[in-house]
Amino acid sequence: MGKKLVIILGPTAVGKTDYSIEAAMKYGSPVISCDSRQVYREMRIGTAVPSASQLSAVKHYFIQSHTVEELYTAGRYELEAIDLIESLFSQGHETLVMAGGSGFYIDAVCNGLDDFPPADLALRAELTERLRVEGVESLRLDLRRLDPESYAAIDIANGQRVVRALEVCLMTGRPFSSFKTSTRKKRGFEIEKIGLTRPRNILYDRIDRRVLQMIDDGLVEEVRSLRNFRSLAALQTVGYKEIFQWLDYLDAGSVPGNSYVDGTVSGGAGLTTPSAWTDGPVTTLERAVELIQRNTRHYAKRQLSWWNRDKDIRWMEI
RNA sequence: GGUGUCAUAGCUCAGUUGGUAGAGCAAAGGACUGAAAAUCCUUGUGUCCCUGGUUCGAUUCCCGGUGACACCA
Repeated sequence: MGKKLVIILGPTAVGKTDYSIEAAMKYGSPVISCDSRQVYREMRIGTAVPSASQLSAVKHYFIQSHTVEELYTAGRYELEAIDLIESLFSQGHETLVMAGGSGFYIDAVCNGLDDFPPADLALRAELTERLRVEGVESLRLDLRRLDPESYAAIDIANGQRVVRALEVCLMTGRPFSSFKTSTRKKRGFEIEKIGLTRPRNILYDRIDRRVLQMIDDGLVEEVRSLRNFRSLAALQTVGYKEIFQWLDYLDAGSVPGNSYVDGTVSGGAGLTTPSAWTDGPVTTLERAVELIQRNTRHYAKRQLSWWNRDKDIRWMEI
């Protein structure tokens, strides 16, 4: 019969892991994870990776499979996931289970990304630095000149978007918009999407409790061990950003006359983390926990907002 | 027990020289084509503690009550 990919999605902390393992066992499938942060092997506690016993119950792919030291992206995931899916189907699987919360990655698998060039990190760093010192205005003017169509279409207040569009224009000599054909790739298998939900207050309660559990499980130590990587994209993550700030505060506290507490120190080098600096100094672990809980709620909301427009998802309350 | 200060949005507070109110945070909604757990945009939320008085009109002024805090006993 036809090959089918069953995708289990839903907001963070809704309970995808348990559900997907059950489904995988039912179909005799492994779980193909679709999570932009659980792919990093150095990040275990803060990304709520499945437990050792869960991982041994069913074979998982894309869990702690890559390192934070290399940039992992949706484009790369599309290639690797499609490769894996095709190879598993050719080995005789009829139904495969994919599970995760990264909407952009799921769409990359279902529809495919257009043929945009991958990031040029040196150029991106240069543009990001320009964004930091000159502000969006300056980059916007460049974009208007090189690609009026994108200038009109993209969210012009979003520095990250403007940098990316400009990056593509500059590295290829072609407008960013010329790559966007919005063609849906035809996949050789059927796709079924199941969205897991819970009432908002219950979801938020689960988030709050899970964050406390992460602290008990040693999140602070995990984050401390990753301080050298803090400017990498992988570490721009809820649960890590906030604890970095707290650790910074503790360090600064031991230095008399430090500039951290009056907010004059800028974020980690390289990538931008503006929102992290609008909440004031993180002076206690308790405050860090509050911020992680809040930022995780915000994240869950963004996930739901992403999936709202996808009419193919069959939603079920668990 | 006495004196004083305060009581306004879910929270912290601003304000109305008397014409029923606004910031931040929380919250809600949205965008998204190789950073996506990222990044960005939008939006409200009210017995202005309760009784009575003065007034055309009181959340605002006055009397009394209740509660919180501070100081004095």
